[in-house]
Amino acid sequence: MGLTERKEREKEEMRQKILDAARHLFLEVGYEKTSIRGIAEIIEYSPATIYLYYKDKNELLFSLHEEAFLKMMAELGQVVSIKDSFERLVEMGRKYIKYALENPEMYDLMFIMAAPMETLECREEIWEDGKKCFGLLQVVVGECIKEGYFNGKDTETASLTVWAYMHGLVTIYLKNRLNFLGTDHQQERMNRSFELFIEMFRK
Amino acid sequence: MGLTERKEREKEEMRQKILDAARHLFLEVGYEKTSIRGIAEIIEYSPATIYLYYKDKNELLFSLHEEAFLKMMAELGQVVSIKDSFERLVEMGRKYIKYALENPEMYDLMFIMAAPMETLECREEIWEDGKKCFGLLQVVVGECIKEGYFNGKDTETASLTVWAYMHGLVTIYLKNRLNFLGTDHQQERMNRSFELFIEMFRK
DNA sequence: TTTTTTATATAAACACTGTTTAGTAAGTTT
DNA sequence: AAACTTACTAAACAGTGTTTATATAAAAAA
Repeated sequence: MGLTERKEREKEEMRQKILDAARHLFLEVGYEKTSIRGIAEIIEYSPATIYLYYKDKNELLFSLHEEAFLKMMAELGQVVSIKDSFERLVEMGRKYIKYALENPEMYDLMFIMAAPMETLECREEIWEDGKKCFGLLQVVVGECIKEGYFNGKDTETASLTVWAYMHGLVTIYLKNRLNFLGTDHQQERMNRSFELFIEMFRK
Repeated sequence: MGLTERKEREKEEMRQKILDAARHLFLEVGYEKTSIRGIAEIIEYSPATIYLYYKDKNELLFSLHEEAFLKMMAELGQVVSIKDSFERLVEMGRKYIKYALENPEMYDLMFIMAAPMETLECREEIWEDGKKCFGLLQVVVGECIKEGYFNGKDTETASLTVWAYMHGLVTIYLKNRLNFLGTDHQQERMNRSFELFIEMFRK
């Protein structure tokens, strides 16, 4: 009869409506200032209604978490066209920095915030997004290793090392911890560091 | 007459009393769950009283920020006895990791949280602690450069590169983003990465 | 078609949060 | 003793995430 289907579709539409409002607010004012009441006002429903579609604020923002990883992977994936494997890795690093600086709130959600990790600690799927993203890095790093880079270390160790550096660099910047060197030319400072990092790892 | 002196001393004692309670709670339950009311209860005063000694929650926690940097510098400073400059840097890295893992809440306050940076944006002194700490790293890195490490790059760039890696490594771990590789042997994974990083930068 | 059941939405409340205001009580000075 | 100053707090304000009881609208069963 298609009735339950329509109901299902309407429910999904509502979930999407809530999510759109959440993303809008989240990108505008950040996690802290994104309130359930604020989301409710945008979609013109009562705050309590949101709890009929999402367990709590964490589950709601975890949906954004998933979106953010898909977007990042799409951007990092663009490097496949580059033939030289090390150059491909370097470009991936540049795209990583670009993504982080252009989507600071999402980056926070993906790699820094405790919120999405807390509530859903037990479930496996939470790590799925990050896993896939790290897998993307591992493929490229693995190819570099085959060509003699990274002193023949295993892929996981080499990938973690590259990621740790990239993550550290962008978070120091995003969390304003580079300000003590003066507020100007911070991105140049980052680029110089990035170049040195590449140099040290190049054969 | 020493009356104003006594008053001054009592005021300072009260500030310390508040700070002790704040640190206690902060280390126990983290920033978010450290409430003014909670602090007030410990010291057995009204919440409003705290505002007679500290402008707001940020200024209160900024005092901890300062403490944390002093403690970290004391621990990192222990490496002076090591003669070989590169080994001194390596040991500094190990001590950095150790500090971060043993004082996760303080590390968060120092390098990740937005709170202390927000309110006091204009004032110079905020950066003073971080500046000194980075200076400690710069001295050791500078000596390595003199001996031919870091491809002859400038001290600031090399120091930033080392810091970025160290910071990235510990935050990935502290923020539970290493969990997707399994919850076991995470510290071994970190150590393997650290060894690789050292290898790549060693002459 | 009428009644019963089920799904959906919300007003109001609960238990918190940081912070401000107005007022009290004790200590100090005149 | 009266005036002033300081230390303190009860109560309120404006928020927050979340739950509960209630009302309404839609669907199913009678």
